[in-house]
This record gives sequence, structure tokens and C-alpha cells, in this order.
Amino acid sequence: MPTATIQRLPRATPPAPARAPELTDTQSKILDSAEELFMEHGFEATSLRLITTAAGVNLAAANYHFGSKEELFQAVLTRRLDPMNQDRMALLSEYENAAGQPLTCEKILAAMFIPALKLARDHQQGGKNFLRLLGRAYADPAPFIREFLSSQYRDMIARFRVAFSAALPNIPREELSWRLHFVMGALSYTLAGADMLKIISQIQPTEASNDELLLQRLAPFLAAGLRAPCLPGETGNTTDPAEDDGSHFYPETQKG
Amino acid sequence: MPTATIQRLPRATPPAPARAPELTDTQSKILDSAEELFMEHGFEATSLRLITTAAGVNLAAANYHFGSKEELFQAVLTRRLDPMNQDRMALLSEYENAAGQPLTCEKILAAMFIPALKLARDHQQGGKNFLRLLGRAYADPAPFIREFLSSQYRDMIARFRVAFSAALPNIPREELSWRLHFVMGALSYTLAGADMLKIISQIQPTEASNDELLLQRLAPFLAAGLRAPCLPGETGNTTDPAEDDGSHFYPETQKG
DNA sequence: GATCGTTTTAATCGAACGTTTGAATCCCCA
DNA sequence: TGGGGATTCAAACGTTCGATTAAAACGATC
Repeated sequence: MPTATIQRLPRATPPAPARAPELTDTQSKILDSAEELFMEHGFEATSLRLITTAAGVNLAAANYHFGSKEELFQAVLTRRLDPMNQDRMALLSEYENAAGQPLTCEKILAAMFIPALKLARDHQQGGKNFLRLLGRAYADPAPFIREFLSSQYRDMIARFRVAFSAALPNIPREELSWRLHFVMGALSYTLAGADMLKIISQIQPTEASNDELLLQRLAPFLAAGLRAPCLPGETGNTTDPAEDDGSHFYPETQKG
Repeated sequence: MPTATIQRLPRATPPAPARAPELTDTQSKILDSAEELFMEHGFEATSLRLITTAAGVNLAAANYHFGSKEELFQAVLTRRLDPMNQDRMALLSEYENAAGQPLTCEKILAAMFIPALKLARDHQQGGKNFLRLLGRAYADPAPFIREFLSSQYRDMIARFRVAFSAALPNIPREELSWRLHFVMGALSYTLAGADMLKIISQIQPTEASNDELLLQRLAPFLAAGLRAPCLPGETGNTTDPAEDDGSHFYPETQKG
């Protein structure tokens, strides 16, 4: 009985609240292959046969060690996502404790970026592969994926909300939620390595693969967006346009 | 012979360069069902049997009308993506012709947003469904999807690059490419309706579904990011950090 | 109303799907 | 060295996969 997450086996389950999973060699091989293949084909289209064959283990080992395909997928995400978000919160606390005053947006963004950057570099292949898989999971509407990601991110998001709120006292609470959403979207999209850049062009592939420089470009962009002045209309009061021709989209600019 | 895209059929193919596809009822039903099911399950995991059954047509109709599953997927995307990008470029030209001076970032962003907004509202169900499908396609590493999206976006991106370059003369060419990438990422992520907001919380679902207000919040955020001052180090000169502890990540802020 | 090209239909191909099962094998501790 | 839980194994379950085929049904034109 390798982990406490298995419920379907008839054997007795020890409580085992240990934080260190103590992975078997077989389990690690399955997780590594699953990480790569889930990224490549998505959750539904990746078969357990493909995973176990690539891992060099028996087909039944996946169900034996992880219970089901869904639980295997969650284990693949948890293995790296949970430590990364823990690192993010720890780094934010470290910055806050070292500084007597509220942190700047750039510093808070650094606490979000650096653990992700470390993940992209440390495990040379697996880390970047995982970030791409994460980008795929964000776009997957399967309820079990959405609920799992929600539970994985809830604490970290709440923690950073407080920090950004202190750094941006003039941004209304609701507007800040939206901007935090935009930040998470741009960050995940960028880290996932979506190669829209090959369309936008004029970027050397050697530089495009330099994640550190990439985030050094993204951070000022996002920090400026976070500090942007809010809409004059504030919140909620829709002007009820009769027909949308775009003329009211930006009230401060005259049409044409 | 319904469309000119079919190559696998042994029958003779007329040139037929018509821009209006002239869809059959069967073809439309297949495209509608495919759009919804590709969004729900992704490309690989969606079967032609599921699509044709949902559409109420025979299984062989999919291969007959579209040639293959890949070509059907491309047809689903083209049907709405190509008109949307044409609208974007037409709207940008309209703005440029009406204004004697270079457009503001907000105006250029409006030219990008409004056609997408129209798509999200016009076809009440299908439009939003399509934008979610587009968000999934962005994260799919399948080569045929990546190459197809590149070809679909190339002209539009190039067109808007020129406009942004005129609006932001102080931003270096290369930096602008990155920022355009961030804009496209945040926009697609937002339009896809990734419900990270349910994690970030404190947003009423009634308001979260208001796409117009959502883009009115995103536009100032992105415009401020586009106008942000560039990094002092400019481009390329990596400082080669011995070990990344985050202290060099933002050179202008002292650690702690 | 017969003809011919277009569209729809049912049937079939070999292969792969997630999960379960019971027996064989392994390995640690007595 | 032997016993017993943990792990691995091959096999099988019913179902579904993308694509192809030949025949049947359809529809417009002469």
C-alpha cells in the first residue's frame, strides 16, 4: 500500500499522514511518463497502456498504485504544483518579514515568478514539460480537473491577494480580483510556452527559450497593468447600450 | 462535392475559389456538434461517432464532407476564426482612416476586442463555446493545430504589430513582440472563460458572465502594460547569475 | 420518367480503450 | 530459512476507435 490516496483496494489502509510521499521506483516512472504523455495528448486522449508501456511497467501497475486514471492525473499535478505553491507563499513571507513596509508589486510578482522559474530550470526536461501540462489543464473544462485546480490554488491565491491589496491600496477590491485573474492568466500562458511568438516572429528561438529573460519582460508589463487607473464608471453601472458598434467601448476616446 | 478542401475523394474536384462556403444542412449540423464536443473533450478524445451521433447524421458523413477528422477540426476553427480576424483588421483600418493621427493603444485594443466580443454575444451559445475551444487549441501541442493557428493568425498579428509600433514609438521592436504576445495570451485566456475567478473569488457569477464589462477591465490593464517602461538592461545581456535566489530578478529593488 | 452525379446508409476492418482478476513473484523480517 | 504482505504479471471483460466500402436513396436535368 504505497500511498494513503488509494481507496479502492480491499487491503487495509494505514492513516499515514506523512507529508513526504516516499515514492516507489515504479511510481516515479509512471508519474514521469504520465507527465509527458498527458502534456502531449491531454488527459482523455492519453491511455494507461501508453503510459505504462512508456514507463516500462505493467499495465495494472497504474491502477494499483494510483487507483484510477483521474487519481493518477491529480498525482502528476500535485507532485510539482503543491511544492511550487508552497515555495511561492514561503518566499512571499520571507520578503514581507525582511521589509518593514508593504512590498512593491514587482516584489510580489517576483515571489510568484521565481518558484515557477526554478521549476522550469531545475528538472531540465520535466519541469518545462510540467508547465506546459499545467497550461493545458487550465483550458480543460472537465469538472474534476477544474475542482482539483481550484483546491490546489486556493490558499496561494488568497495569500497573494492580501499582499497585492496592501501594495495597491487605491485599487478597489473587486477590480483587484480581476487584475489578479489577468496576471495568473498571462503568467500561466507565458510559462506554458505557447508559441504564439512564432507567429509574432522576429524573436530568435535561442532567446525565446530563455525563461528568465522572458519573465523579466513579463513582470514590468504586469506590474504596470496592476497599477493602471481604474475605469471612470467604477463597478456595475452598465450603460445599457442599444446596439454595440464599439463607440461606447472606450468612453474617453471619440469614435474615429 | 461540397467544398474544395476535400482531396481524398476519388471524384473530380472543381476549383471553386468561392469565399462563401455554402454549407449544407448536414455540414452545419456536423460543425455545430463538433464545435461543442471538441471544446468539451479536446481534439484527440472526441470521436467522429460522438459528433455524428449528436448531429443526427450518419457516421460516414463526417469523412465524406470534410475528408478527415483533422480537416473537420480545422473547418470548425476556420468557420468563425477567419471572419473574426477579418473583422479585426477591417475595424483597425476603419479607425485608422477616420483618425488623422496614429491610434492610441486603447483604440487598437478595441479593434482586437470588439469582434471577439461580438462573437461571444451573437451566437448566444455557440460563440462562447467557440472561444473556449479556441483557448483549448492554444494549449494543444499537436503540430497540425499549431501550424494551422499560425497560418490563421499571421496576417492579423502582422497588421496589428504595425499599428502598435506606431502607437508606441519608444518601445523597441523586440520588446513590442513580447508584449504583443502577452496581450494575445491574456486576451485568449480571458475570452476562453477560464474560471480561475472562482478561485480568486468575491466575483458574482452574474457579473462574471458579462463579457463586455470584462473586456472593459482588461483593456486598461493591457494598455498600461504596453506602455510600461522597458528594462534598463535592454536586450540580451544576461548577467549569468551563479545561483538564482531572486536577488537579481529585479535589479531596481533591493532585497527585502 | 429514365439518367447520372450527389448524398446517405449500414456494415465491416483491425486495433485500442479503462478496469478487474487471480495467480506468480518479490522482498523483508522473524 | 520460511512465512506473508507488497508488488508485478498475463489475461480477459465489453466497448469504442478512425476510416473504408458498396449499395441504396435522392435530386435535378433532358
